[in-house]
Amino acid sequence: MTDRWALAPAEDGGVEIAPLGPGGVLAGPVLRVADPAEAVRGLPDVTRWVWRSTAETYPRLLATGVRVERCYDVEDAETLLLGHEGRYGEPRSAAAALARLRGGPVPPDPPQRSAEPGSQSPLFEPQAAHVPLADLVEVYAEQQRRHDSTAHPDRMRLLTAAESAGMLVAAEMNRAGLPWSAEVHRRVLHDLLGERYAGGGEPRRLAELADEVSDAFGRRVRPDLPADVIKAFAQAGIKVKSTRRWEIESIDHPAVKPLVEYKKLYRIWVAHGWSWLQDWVRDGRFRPEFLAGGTVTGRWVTNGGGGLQIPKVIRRAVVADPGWRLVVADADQMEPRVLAAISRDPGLMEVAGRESDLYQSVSDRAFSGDRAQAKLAVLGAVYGQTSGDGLKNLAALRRRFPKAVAYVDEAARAGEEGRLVRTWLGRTCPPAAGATEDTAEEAGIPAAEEDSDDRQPARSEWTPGYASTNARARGRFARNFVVQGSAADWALLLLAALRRTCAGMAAELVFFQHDEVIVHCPEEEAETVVAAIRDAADLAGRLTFGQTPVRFPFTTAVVECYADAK
DNA sequence: AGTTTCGGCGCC
DNA sequence: AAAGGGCGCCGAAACT
Repeated sequence: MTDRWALAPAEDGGVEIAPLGPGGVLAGPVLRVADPAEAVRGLPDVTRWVWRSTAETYPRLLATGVRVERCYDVEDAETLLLGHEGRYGEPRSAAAALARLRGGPVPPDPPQRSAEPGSQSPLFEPQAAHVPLADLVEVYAEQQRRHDSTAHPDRMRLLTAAESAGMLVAAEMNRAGLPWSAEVHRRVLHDLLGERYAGGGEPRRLAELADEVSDAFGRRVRPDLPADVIKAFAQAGIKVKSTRRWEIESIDHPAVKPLVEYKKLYRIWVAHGWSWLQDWVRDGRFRPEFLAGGTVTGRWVTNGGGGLQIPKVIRRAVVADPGWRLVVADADQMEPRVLAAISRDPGLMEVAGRESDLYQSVSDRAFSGDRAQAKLAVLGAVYGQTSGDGLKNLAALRRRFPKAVAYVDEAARAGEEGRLVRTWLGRTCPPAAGATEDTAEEAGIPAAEEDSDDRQPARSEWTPGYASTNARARGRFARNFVVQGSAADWALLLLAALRRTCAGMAAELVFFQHDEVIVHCPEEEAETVVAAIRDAADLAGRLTFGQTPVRFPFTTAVVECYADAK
């Protein structure tokens, strides 16, 4: 009996399981059982289940009330390992990995499933090629060896384990759902937008604002059509090349105020209005379908419902069940703290070793107390700001925190030159040169092309606001990647630790947004959860970055309504 | 008629 | 004041 077992569907609809030994190879006979829940229930001492895909397997376990302690997601690990090996874009399915191992033709990955309101997953899962358990184990064992060939095997093993844990968390969050009051949501919509008119047209407030805009221009103008608005401004003698808010807000014209207000409310109406409520909220829960590691940087995405873009005003509708609370926890200045941890800059580590406001400390040291300037400088360094006050501020930052700035500068240089860039744990941002242009662009990576000022963008530019060369864009991307991605590494460890604590309680993780987590729990568990978050943050910091003075404090709030946090 | 891209803005 | 990273979503516009 070992504590690590593999699980794979059998061709006839049953399930095969088998114990694994050192090196990840089979350590006993392959057993057949009727369904995965039975298998897991029957082996309570197993601490890690190795399977092809968490998204495929785990929801069915959860549906029968079965949770697992840990898992290893072979296809997710394959993606991370391929990335680390500079083979980003190669098919990542277990079937493809097996084919590469055996030297056969490599099948392409099945197409991505599209979002469908209210769909409860596995029904729509694209049919992946069946991989028998013995073959899956072969892939797994080979992956264990591939970990050893990475730059930092321990970190890479931590990364694949952490992301597998993240996938368990995501599946559990998807099952739990975010407590959502449709009644409060409707009240907020009515307060902001007014009555709805029959026929599904604009609500009252939007219609009024559209009238105000039209009156100001002296003719009928549709405020939701940028082309129409640009033309209307032109006729009023004002040249504007877009209708972005920061551009039109500075214009002195009576249409500006109602126009800006219209755009704000229009956004709420179309993205989080009545039809969103209809589509995405069922039985008092919003289920945004979290997908761990959905982006190249490792940040999560949600598949449908705009789950990570809930507008502040709409958060009023997130309400705990009676007698329960929401523990809302927000990491304080996560990105600069991560930069301190990965760059080992002595000054920044010292500042990040305190729990107090990091931007204030930075500004005390380098910006004579101007916190806003300090924050701008730090974010400018992380994002690769190219103009404005950012450059001046960057110089001050560089003087005080040279290693920190050098770290992101080096990442940017590597990106520009098409070299590999990795997060602290080893998630790899592919150089476009390592893949074909098509696959790179599909993956959201700017294609490797020589700089040339007279070159026109081929078609759709990788980022909006084409303003510099592709190499520079790749540099900014890589610069940000090491920080944002390492922060995502850390966040996975945080979630895994927090999940373990919550496992013994009624508390459930219900929301996660980059550096913010919400736990839904009975009131009497709230203080325990608050402490658990603090402990999890400490543990995640130690596990992820090793010995470091950097602290990762959270601001936590115990509330009945999300909008009341912070 | 169906699919892809664009513009704009929500979140971090 | 201005424009640098990552996403998803929507309707309209631009295509096949």
